Amino acid sequence: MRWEELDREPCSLARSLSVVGDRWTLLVLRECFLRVRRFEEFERRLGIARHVLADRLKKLADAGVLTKVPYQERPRREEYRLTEKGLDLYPVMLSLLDWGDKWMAGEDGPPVLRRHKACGKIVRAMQVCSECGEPVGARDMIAEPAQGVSEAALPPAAKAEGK
Amino acid sequence: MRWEELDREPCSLARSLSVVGDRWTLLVLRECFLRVRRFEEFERRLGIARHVLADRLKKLADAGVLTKVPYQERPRREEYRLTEKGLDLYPVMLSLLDWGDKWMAGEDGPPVLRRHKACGKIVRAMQVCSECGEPVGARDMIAEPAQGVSEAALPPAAKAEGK
DNA sequence: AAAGTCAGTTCTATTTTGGAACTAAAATAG
DNA sequence: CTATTTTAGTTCCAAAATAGAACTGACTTT
Repeated sequence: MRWEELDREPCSLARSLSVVGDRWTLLVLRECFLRVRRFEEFERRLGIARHVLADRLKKLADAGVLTKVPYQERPRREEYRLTEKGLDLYPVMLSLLDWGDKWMAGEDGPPVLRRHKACGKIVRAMQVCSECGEPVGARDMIAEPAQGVSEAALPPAAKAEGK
Repeated sequence: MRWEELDREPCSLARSLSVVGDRWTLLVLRECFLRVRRFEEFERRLGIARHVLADRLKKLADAGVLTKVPYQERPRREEYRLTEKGLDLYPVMLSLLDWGDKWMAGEDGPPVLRRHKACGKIVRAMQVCSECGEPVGARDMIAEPAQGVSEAALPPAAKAEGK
């Protein structure tokens, strides 16, 4: 499989990865969630090569995850902001964050914690079923090809369970 | 920033990405969650170059996400299975899946749906606060350096908010 | 007029990936 | 006993992606 074909796979995971699945993109998006918006600031904070940054920002804008918003004319300057599609990636960031907190922290524990504004406590995120509210884990789901999607049309990767 | 230094950043997102943040790893793990365990089957289903697959499996095993379990002697053959650490990546998979369902599906809608065994409905996952159970979104959290972690020790990337 | 700022682009060297062929250790077929 | 097959890799080369540094263009500030 080629990287460029990934967005056409009948698998939502593969399609998501075609946008955020490379080495730098999620780190760029981390900065976006931290309200970083300008080229120079991305570069300074991430230590990313400039042309790689330019490429990633362009791809994220093309994908509709970021928009370029002009913040001054003459010279025209634009900054990058998360769209609704981009903001919707928050659960992805948060689940990676929680996993890192739990499994990659070492002796000192996680370097940064999150406090929930509403309840005031240090928290992690929990995933629950959108319908019944019960916590969901790896073996609580069954995959089902959508209507109109024949089993045969799915690649081996998608046949067995729901991706 | 170099890729190899990523696991030492004081940021749980960066540390998670040092394990799962490359082109192929999450697709390999998708297969693991689909109960694929053997080298040949990973290769066949993913169409990944064999030495890249060998490298990813080794790195995942070194990271403690997969274990090699012998399934026969003479010739000794081993298969790869998710550890607890690996199974804990399910929320990451699920949040990417849900995002892909919502934003990358196109006209036909998502190719595969998930039914919650417990309640029998087609569902997506929702993230809620582990303490108060309220849904949490991008702007509901405040980051806080952990005790003993001085602001100054955090790189710019981690100072502003909790990653 | 000279220097600075911002958002890139261009260049070369190094890494990573894709694709195909090759290897090892045994099992099975004839 | 020899030949073929199976599984799990390794090796090799060409193509693509990345790191690091320098360069460009359109202004602004001193």
